[in-house]
Amino acid sequence: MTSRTDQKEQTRQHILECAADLFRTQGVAGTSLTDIMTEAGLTHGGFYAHFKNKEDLLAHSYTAAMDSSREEWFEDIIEHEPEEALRLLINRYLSRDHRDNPDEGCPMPALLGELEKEGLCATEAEQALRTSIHRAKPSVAQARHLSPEAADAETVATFATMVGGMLLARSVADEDYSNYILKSCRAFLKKEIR
Amino acid sequence: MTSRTDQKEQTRQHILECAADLFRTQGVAGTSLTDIMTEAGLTHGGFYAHFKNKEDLLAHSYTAAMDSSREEWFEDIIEHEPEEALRLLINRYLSRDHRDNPDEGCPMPALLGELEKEGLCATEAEQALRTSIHRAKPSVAQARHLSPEAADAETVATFATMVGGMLLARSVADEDYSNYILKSCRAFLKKEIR
DNA sequence: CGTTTCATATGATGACTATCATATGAAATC
DNA sequence: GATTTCATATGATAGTCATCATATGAAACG
Repeated sequence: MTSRTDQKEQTRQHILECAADLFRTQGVAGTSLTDIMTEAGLTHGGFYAHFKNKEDLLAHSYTAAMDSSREEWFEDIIEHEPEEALRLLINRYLSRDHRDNPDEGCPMPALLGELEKEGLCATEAEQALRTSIHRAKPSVAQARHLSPEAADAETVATFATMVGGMLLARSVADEDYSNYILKSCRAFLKKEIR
Repeated sequence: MTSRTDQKEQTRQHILECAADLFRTQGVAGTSLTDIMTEAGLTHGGFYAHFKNKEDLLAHSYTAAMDSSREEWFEDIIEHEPEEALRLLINRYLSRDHRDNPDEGCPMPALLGELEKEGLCATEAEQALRTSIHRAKPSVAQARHLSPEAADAETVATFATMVGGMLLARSVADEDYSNYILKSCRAFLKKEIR
């Protein structure tokens, strides 16, 4: 019985990952359940053995994507000194590579716009954001020599700039201008503009 | 013949406005052409007398919304001294009022996420962004005593923070936390964190 | 005042999609 | 090895939507 249960759990995780990828690339409304199941190498009918409905899948896949994404971002960053850690985070988040690969990138710029309509996953989105901010806060506090409260506010605003910068960079047709947007936001966050 | 032509142009503008409102509130995919025409007090069939298709409507309504939105933001702001003008822009953009009324607010946080999928309106989005940045730049340059190039980069990043901050504030379930996000971004942009 | 024009309305059509009922076939259990 | 279980597949249904063909009725025009 274990093997079959394991198999099902594995399939569930696989669906979750495929969904997160497709949602980030094509949008939630632009991705059908059939798209997702096909991408997972399955057929559409089996979907409801794993999830209650599309919204249920969305909530789980958003959280899962935020978790694994956060894991990646902070995995090796924590090893560095605070100043370097913050610099690395900013450079990587606002990179061309991140811009060009939304399917494996941060879910926030890719999905928040759609989630907020109709209050979809508002609780999941909030919890995931809070966790990410909590994770980045120590580096910000030390790198900038800030009190805990000030560091929290600064971290929130830093995230806003990174998410907004990525959104703008992705929405622009001209690649040079898109690169310029990324560069400007990096310089701004690294306080290099004067 | 004039009266009828005028009438049609007026109807077209009205459809454009209704579409922009609904797109910003419910999203592009979440709004049907019937929704829009009904909101405009018309029936669905007449739509194609005014626009080629939904994408055509989207492009026009996004640009129109950006234009009128920009007009509102900068209308009375320009009258003030640069420092005060910038402060006003930040306070108004990152306000609860703006957060709670996306239908008459800036189209960027509301729509860019959906537009970037499939490269919809990438050219229109870029042009509108460039125009807005160009409009805000003088205030930033003077308020911050920056060279033209530095002012441009600073303006781009300021927009990123405002757009990202609004996106985050709107995506969060708890109103207190949402308020806190807005407040943090305002303080950050006004360089009040230390 | 009759005729034409055309802005808008009515009424299809075909495609797509979420969801559900039921079938199948391989693994697990006896 | 026969039977049961259940993960996944097949097939159906109902609803929605973009798009288009055609109708209507009022204003413009002669």
